[in-house]
Amino acid sequence: MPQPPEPGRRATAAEVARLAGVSPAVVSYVLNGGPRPVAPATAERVREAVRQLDYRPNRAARALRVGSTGMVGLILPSVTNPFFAAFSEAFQAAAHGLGLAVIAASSDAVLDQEWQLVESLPRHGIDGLVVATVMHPTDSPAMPDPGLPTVVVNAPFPVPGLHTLGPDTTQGARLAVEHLLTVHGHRSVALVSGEPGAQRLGSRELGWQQAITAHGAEPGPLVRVPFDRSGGQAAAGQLLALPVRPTAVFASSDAQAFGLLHGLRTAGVRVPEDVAVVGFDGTDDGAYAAPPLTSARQPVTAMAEAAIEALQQQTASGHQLFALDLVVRESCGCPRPDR
Amino acid sequence: MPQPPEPGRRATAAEVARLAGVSPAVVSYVLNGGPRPVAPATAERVREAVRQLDYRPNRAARALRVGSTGMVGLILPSVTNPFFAAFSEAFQAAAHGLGLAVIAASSDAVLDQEWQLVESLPRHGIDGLVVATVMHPTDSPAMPDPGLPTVVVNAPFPVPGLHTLGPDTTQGARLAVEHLLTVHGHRSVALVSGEPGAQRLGSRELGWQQAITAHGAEPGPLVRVPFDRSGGQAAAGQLLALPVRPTAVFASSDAQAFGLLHGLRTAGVRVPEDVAVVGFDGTDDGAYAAPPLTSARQPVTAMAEAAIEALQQQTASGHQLFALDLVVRESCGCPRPDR
DNA sequence: GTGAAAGCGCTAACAT
DNA sequence: ATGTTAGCGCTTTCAC
Repeated sequence: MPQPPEPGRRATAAEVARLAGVSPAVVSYVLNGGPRPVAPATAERVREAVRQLDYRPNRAARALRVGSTGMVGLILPSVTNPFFAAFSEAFQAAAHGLGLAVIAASSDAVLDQEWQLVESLPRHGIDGLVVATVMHPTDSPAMPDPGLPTVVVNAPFPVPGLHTLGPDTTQGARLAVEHLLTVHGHRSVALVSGEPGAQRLGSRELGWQQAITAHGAEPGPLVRVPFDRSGGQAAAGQLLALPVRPTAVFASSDAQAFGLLHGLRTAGVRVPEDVAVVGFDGTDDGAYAAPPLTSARQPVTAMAEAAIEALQQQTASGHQLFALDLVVRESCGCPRPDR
Repeated sequence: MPQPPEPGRRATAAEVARLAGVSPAVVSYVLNGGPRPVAPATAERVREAVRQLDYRPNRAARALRVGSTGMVGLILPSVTNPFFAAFSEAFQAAAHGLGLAVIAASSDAVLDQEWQLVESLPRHGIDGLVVATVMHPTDSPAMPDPGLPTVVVNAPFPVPGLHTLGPDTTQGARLAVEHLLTVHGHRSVALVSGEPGAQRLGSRELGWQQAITAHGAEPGPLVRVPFDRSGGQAAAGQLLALPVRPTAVFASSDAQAFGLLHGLRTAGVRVPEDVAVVGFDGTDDGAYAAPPLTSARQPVTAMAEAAIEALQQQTASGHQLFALDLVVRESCGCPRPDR
């Protein structure tokens, strides 16, 4: 087993060079495949010395010299939300494929914490920053390091000066609501929205409204609750307390839908018989819900890949929207597929 | 708004020094609170210059000089598993509280990938590494950087030369199974285990067996499936195909329990009436399962905190076990709590 | 209380 | 094809 001469201390490139009988420059050339050619025999001697000393380049030194660290930052509201968990996995995979490490941090869905992270992560010398913001259109955006490639995901609206990218929430919401209207014949659908403080209609709300009007249906009640499961559970309570209960409801996130399903079930309301529900995110978790959740699915992998790509291209700004498709399961009233 | 003279370029300590009319050394003294005292007036001038130039220290340079980066690595099987998601959150919070950033990576529950990460993460110059291993007792442990503080979580068995820490799985399993036996009077309980290739009994299996024998009950069937939801779903199929179906089953992880619940429900088997189930992890997700999942709960926060602590103390090796408690919900047959 | 200066380990001109 | 060398930006000992 390869061992550094002095245990506990890492070997340096200079030591490798000495052992291989070459200059430090050559060691660098070999390890980085350039910028100058090296004779095959020499290269092999170097590699052997590397093995012998168990040499690992010091990234800090490299970063200092070269100005880039090979690390990207990722700020998510909470990895406890199945959608963000999936995004995190997809992003890591994509980053990893490019040899990038990811520094991850949770904002807890609190804007202040998000700001603080946007401020602090870059101090670690990352090459780029991806943030799934919890910003509402009315909030002022956290300003990232100028000169640091930054992309905001989950942003249905463009932010000036930043590359933004996210699901086409309006289209996704429309898709979900239309399914309820057209294939299941509901005359009205309630909306569980995720923007407690909002004044105007958010983009999911817009899609909901578009579908409703396009099909000559009635808008159902609209409740605004947090984006997580407990929010959905609260929504169930509110909806059930209404004088006339909705027959169908669209939830703005799968997490909300799970809470909603739970609240409904606890109250003895049957889904989809008494009320149909459709979610938004299309997470795999939905397959295990009771009943399995029909949901508008975000193209997680494509979005994650687009995010790192945008980082690399240094594309100062831009706005990319991703279309959703509907994953049809049973909570909408569709029959269980045969097997 | 503070702005560096040349946009796009970060100010350096030297520039701050010049603007403040001091030497770079003093800038360092002020920013790091030492090691030498600085006159209050001077310190204020420096801080003002920092503000004016929007100066942020270059971590890479600092790391190179000081030998530590303020970053720790975290390797988890998959953040898609609710337990690991919770652990990730707790760990981030703990690390953040100490001013540490965390580089996170997923091993996908594949040992080879775990090894690869154990190999690659340290190249980014982390100060410590925490890995939730997917290792079985028979596997040879991935050898982390010698000299890099490393703690293995989720390891019920000690690994020589490493600090390990994890749930007392035997106790937890015993707790869960005993509940089924004593409060619900089952005469036998099946076990859904998470070690497909295992030859001998794992530690959860040991706890299961202990509870069974301690109470003069019969061991039920034992099925070995992956630790995730699809594994649990597969287990449902296997259990249901048995000539005599179990009346109670203990699943080794909440994720498995969710899959199990789903499989059972799909097959028209009622929980807890036809079969009772108890999980292991005690995640919050369990509260939203149908029915709400009774589960042995790991003290996630305590474990996460212990993990960074162990990292810092450079405690070369040791082994810490954490006791679980039972979070009683409905899947075991207990009544829904009044509200 | 403050300044000068020597590196930390690496890379990439530039020389040979 | 290989060697010499000058820094990258920061911290800290040592002098003043």
